[in-house]
Amino acid sequence: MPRVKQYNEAEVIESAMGVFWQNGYKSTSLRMLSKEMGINQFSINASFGNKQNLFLESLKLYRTKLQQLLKTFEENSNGIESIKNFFYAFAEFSNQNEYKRGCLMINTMSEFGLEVDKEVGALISNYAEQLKALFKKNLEFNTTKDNDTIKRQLNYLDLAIGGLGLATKVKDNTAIEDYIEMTFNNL
Amino acid sequence: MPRVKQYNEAEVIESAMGVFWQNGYKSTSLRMLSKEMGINQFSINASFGNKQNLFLESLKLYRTKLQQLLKTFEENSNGIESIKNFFYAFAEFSNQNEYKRGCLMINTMSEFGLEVDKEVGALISNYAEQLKALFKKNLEFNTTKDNDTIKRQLNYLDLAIGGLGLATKVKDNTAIEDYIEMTFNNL
DNA sequence: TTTATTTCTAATCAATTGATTAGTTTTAAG
DNA sequence: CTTAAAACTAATCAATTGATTAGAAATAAA
Repeated sequence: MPRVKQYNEAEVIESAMGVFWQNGYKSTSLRMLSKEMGINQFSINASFGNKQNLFLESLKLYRTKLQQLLKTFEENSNGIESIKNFFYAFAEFSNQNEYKRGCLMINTMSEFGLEVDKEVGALISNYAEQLKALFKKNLEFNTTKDNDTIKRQLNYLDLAIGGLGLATKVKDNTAIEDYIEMTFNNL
Repeated sequence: MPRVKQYNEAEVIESAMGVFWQNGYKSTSLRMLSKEMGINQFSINASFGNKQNLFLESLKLYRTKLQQLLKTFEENSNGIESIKNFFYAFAEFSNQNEYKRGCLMINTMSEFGLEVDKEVGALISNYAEQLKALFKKNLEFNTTKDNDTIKRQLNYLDLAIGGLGLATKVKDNTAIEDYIEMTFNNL
């Protein structure tokens, strides 16, 4: 009996993700979202509840996209060079757009710091842990390093990928390439 | 004949800088500023014009503080180890507060990306160039490297200090120390 | 066709924003 | 003292925010 939805939720979330990616959470208004998603504020509320939850759903979608990079990374885990390949893939993914939007995850970390919403923080932490596990696996590939070395190199890679995410928002491709190359001179 | 100001502009700017540092530009309201600065919105307007200009003045103050780190860096420029010392000093400066506020410059870069206000962008660029010049001086100290190596190492350090600024907002001190140590294993 | 149910449109809500104003108080020169 | 100029207080402005509402439109089951 009911009237049927005239939009696809997966499609409009894709649009919302793009707006948040480009502008951040606070600078994105529901009216901007409404316009870009092609539905009005009532429909946003009906499908996603509120702005915060729409942001969370956008982050989830973003994560599924990053998950594809992680999948490739996992399937091609042959040591340091594989980590480096992931760094390049990550940089390319962050640069896919005509605009310099950086990485939505890193942008969100920077915007909220430690005072991030609980669910958002959990999503980011979960992703970060998954990534670190892959770093660890590849750091240990075909070599024997003591635990302290592994731990230090893990922290190094963890902070380096964060720096790379920030860099894709404000630096040019040459600087980014130099950075990645130099980063892996160490390992 | 006129009534005299009941506040010191240098002091209230110090307060304003702290609020912007902790919350970013957009999340800081004039009412928050008014409260922390101890003067009302009219006085903010009288002394600084508007929010944007108060932010610019706060950034200028922040820069004068960083300038002291640069001075020490410049006076102690004996090669790679001096760069490393600056990294530690920078991390310590960013961590001086009970809160994790990161670096106001890096925070601002992340908040606005390439669409930053012209004057704010010029201030940040100017600082970045000054810092890079010191990096270069120390990279070249007592060694002969080809121009391409210098250029790559400069980009590496430039992005690494950005990553460090981000890290001081969200990572613990151990991770930061590991990061700095590992960064300089390369050079 | 009828009808119950859901979606959609467009307007509006209170709260907050940056900014400004009218009116009062203070101050130092004359 | 008197007084002109500046600073102060407190209120208010229009614009924007996230969120909600009332009523119209659409749809599929009966």
